Amino acid sequence: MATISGPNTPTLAAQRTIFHVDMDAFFVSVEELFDPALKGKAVVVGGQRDERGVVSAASYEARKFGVHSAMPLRTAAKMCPHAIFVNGHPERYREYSGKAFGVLQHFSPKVEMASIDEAYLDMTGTERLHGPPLKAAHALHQFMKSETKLNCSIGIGTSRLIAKVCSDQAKPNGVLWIVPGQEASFLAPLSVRKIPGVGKVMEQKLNEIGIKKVGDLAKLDDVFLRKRFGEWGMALAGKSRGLDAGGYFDRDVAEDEGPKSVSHEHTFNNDTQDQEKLEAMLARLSEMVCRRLREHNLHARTVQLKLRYSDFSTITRAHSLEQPTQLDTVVAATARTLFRENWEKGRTVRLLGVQTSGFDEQPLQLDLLSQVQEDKVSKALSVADKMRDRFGENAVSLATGLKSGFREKTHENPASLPGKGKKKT
DNA sequence: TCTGGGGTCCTAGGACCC
DNA sequence: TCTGGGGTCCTAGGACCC
Repeated sequence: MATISGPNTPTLAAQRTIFHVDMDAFFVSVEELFDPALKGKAVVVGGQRDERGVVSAASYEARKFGVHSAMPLRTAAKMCPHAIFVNGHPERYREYSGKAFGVLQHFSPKVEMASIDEAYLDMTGTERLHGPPLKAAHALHQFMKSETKLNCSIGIGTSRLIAKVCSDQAKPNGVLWIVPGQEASFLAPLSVRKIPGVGKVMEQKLNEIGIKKVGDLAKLDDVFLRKRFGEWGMALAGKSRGLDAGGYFDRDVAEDEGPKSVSHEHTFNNDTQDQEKLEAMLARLSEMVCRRLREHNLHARTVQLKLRYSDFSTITRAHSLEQPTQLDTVVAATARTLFRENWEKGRTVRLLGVQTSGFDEQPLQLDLLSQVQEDKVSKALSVADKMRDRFGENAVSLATGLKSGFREKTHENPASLPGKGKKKT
């Protein structure tokens, strides 16, 4: 292996080889598999041109016109009027993400999906099996294409951070390896914005003091950086010099710790101040959240309400429970109380959200009877979840004591059913 | 340009305890 | 009694990522 060691090379006992694999224009590419007519066209995934929402992904053709993800759909439509707008299909993306994961597992036992379309692989010590990094990367590239029909880009380095920045530089459909020891000189000419974790705000702050490139950052004094940007700023400077500085980007690959929060939120098609409608939405969001808690067998201690008004001002209000729960009724009641305590009555609401966190072991109850009862309720809800999977959302209606009042209310007033109310008979 | 939905991590202040 | 310091939990907000 051509190893060039400079003075900055960290003397670590074990030099790691990390791959970062990133699927190219993932959502768009998957949509093209289902509709080949989209190939080569300007495609925007995320919703229709006149809808409230933002771009999830844009094809390279659409990007030429300035369209990019997170841009409002209506803006994208103005910039690129001939673009084809398609709704996202999360199930399809999950399916293909799973396929990609399967491919990656052929190359290393340590695979960590960092999001739906990117993964880290610890390739340390796989040389005998897969050959040197570039050879392994090209094999991976080909295997990914033949198994999923999708392109990916691969970055290779001695840390997660380097690998991640590399895969971005390699796009589209490329491979880039930064030889150990060359980390600092690779990063130096790049804009600070290229560092994951440096967004609009941090970039602006750095620019204000004349820092534009990663190399500029490397020259700064640690004490100054710490004062100005905190612990993270210091770590960042370390990285800009090619050092392993701790934090997220240096933890081991595939240390799966499970989710830390589970949430659902909804932006209304039309802002509303109708209390019944708002509380019905809270109940529905709570149900969706609890359903996922049950799927993952999680019990949450903290329930958080998110409330966004028409002027986009947003508040969050949280409450921690005595006992962790996964019951719809408990989460919904907590969310509703928070809502009633904090909503400025009459003010028009744009978005509501329910988040749970503080996952804990199943509550130990002194009272055996109520423990048994709660287990029964949880089980009944799980069965109901499965029935809904098979027969649709409206297939099951549990005894009202177990549920929030949502369904009855919506029966009385079907008009209050929010957006997704497709009734299957 | 009128701004989704699902997350993670960090900061900072106050409560409370030792 | 005029007053320390560390640890942890809770809450609110915000930056950032895909």
